[in-house]
Amino acid sequence: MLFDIQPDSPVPIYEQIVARILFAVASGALEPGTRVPSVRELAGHLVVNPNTVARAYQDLERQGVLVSRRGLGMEVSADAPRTCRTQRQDIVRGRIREALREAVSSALAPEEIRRLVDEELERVNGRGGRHREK
Amino acid sequence: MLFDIQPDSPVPIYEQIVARILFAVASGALEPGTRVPSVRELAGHLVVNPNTVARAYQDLERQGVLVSRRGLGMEVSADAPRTCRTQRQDIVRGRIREALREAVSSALAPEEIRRLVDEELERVNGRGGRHREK
Amino acid sequence: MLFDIQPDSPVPIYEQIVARILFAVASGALEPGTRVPSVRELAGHLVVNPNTVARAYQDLERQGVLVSRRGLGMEVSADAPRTCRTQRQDIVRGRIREALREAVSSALAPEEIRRLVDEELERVNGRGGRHREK
Amino acid sequence: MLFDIQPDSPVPIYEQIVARILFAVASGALEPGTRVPSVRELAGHLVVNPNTVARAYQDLERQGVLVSRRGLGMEVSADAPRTCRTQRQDIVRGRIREALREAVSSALAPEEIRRLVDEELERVNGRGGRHREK
DNA sequence: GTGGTCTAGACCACG
DNA sequence: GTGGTCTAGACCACC
Repeated sequence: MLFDIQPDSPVPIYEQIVARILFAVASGALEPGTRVPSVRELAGHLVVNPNTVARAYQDLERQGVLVSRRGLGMEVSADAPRTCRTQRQDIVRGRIREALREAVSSALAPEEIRRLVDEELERVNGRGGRHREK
Repeated sequence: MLFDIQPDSPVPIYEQIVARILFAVASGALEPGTRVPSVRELAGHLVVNPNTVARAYQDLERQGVLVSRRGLGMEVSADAPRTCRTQRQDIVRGRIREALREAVSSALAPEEIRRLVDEELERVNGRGGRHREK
Repeated sequence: MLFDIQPDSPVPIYEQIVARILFAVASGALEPGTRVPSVRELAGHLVVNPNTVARAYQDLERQGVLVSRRGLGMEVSADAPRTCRTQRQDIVRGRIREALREAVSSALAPEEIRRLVDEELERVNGRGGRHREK
Repeated sequence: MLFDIQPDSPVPIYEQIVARILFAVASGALEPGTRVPSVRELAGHLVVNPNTVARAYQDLERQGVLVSRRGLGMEVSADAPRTCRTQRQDIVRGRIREALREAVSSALAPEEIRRLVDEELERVNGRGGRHREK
């Protein structure tokens, strides 16, 4: 459960935290019943203000991903994995869709867009070529 | 030179305007020497605050895409097409890269990412699909 | 749209603000499209920290009651009345249910509970006796 | 003297314990001179932190409901029943008053409030309903 | 120890 | 002018 954030990113720190935990739950790295680091602990680790972490945790609680155990901290809720998996896919798909929509609106040729996508896919995904899945 | 903007999009209105003009130049729809609408005119057409259009024009002027002809408004600069074409590709590639980077950081399986990308590619642009060349 | 809050209540200030606005929308006092006071303005009026008002507004935005018009402030959303009316009833009913559940768990006689409820109903509701609705 | 508490309720666990014991005394289920379970015993039974039970007992001792018999634990005081009966009514009435006050402040129509109250009264305690005396 | 709320004051992006 | 984010530091209730 250790990760770090990019303080200079345009995306707010608390959203970065939300996404990290959401993804961790979706991937199974964080299981239901697991306690997340305390607000102060995580804030110390990330070198951010505790309020920022608290806000992220509150968001996750409102989404039903975390539940607060009074006086004991917060833990991953029972049905968080289901929620998070669908959310994760929605988020990722949404970003991809946005990027492609902009590509189309730029009047780039479809083949050109496809080329850019493929280049970036291979770049980000090592040898993950289309027909050579391990 | 007619387009519209989405006031409820997360991307700032002035950036939407910048991108639209930049793309129009890159695609050849706006040629060097062409005068762009006045700030007031475009603001009226888009139903946005004139300050917003002004800021977009400022940005474009700083980038060298527009040049102001004193007393006459602004027009597309001579070497705008070259600038805009490379910019366009950079912008589009950047957005795609970001989206894919997030996909990877979400711990989605590479095949799953590939699947999402393909779905969205076909969705946004049927003819460009790999498996359905018209 | 003027109201005040009770700083010494056990219920958090930002929740009081949320409830006030939610109730105002439910009752029709605040109609869709109406702009709510700016964060700073309301904070000044209530003599609380702007952050506190901002938090209330964010909650309302997340609930879909308010929508943010960039640079212009926040206004009541189109379908807020529907949302708020059902929410209002849920909230009020929930509180009543809780109170009565506790009454039952106290092993007070049912007639006694009924008596208490009637006393308080008339107290809070003037001459609003059961069979004498004006 | 067996009861259980709801760890996820908004009302603090120690208050739940206090109320339960207070109600038990008021209803005659716990008589003066009766020994209450030890802190550890009750904590074990309720699966809560012993500190929480201790705090509840402290509160009850301060109210004069329990008295500590040194070395023997705590027992119900001689005049606890009288105290508890009036307290019980005050507590219950207070909660009802609060709920109704909120209902009024929500600008719900008086008839509507009356309807909600009646529905919940019958729900929680069928025989006590005004229109359906068994 | 835990989270929850509030204040004060700062900086930023947007219109 | 608007809201959004972040920091710093305080106090509280609960376990």
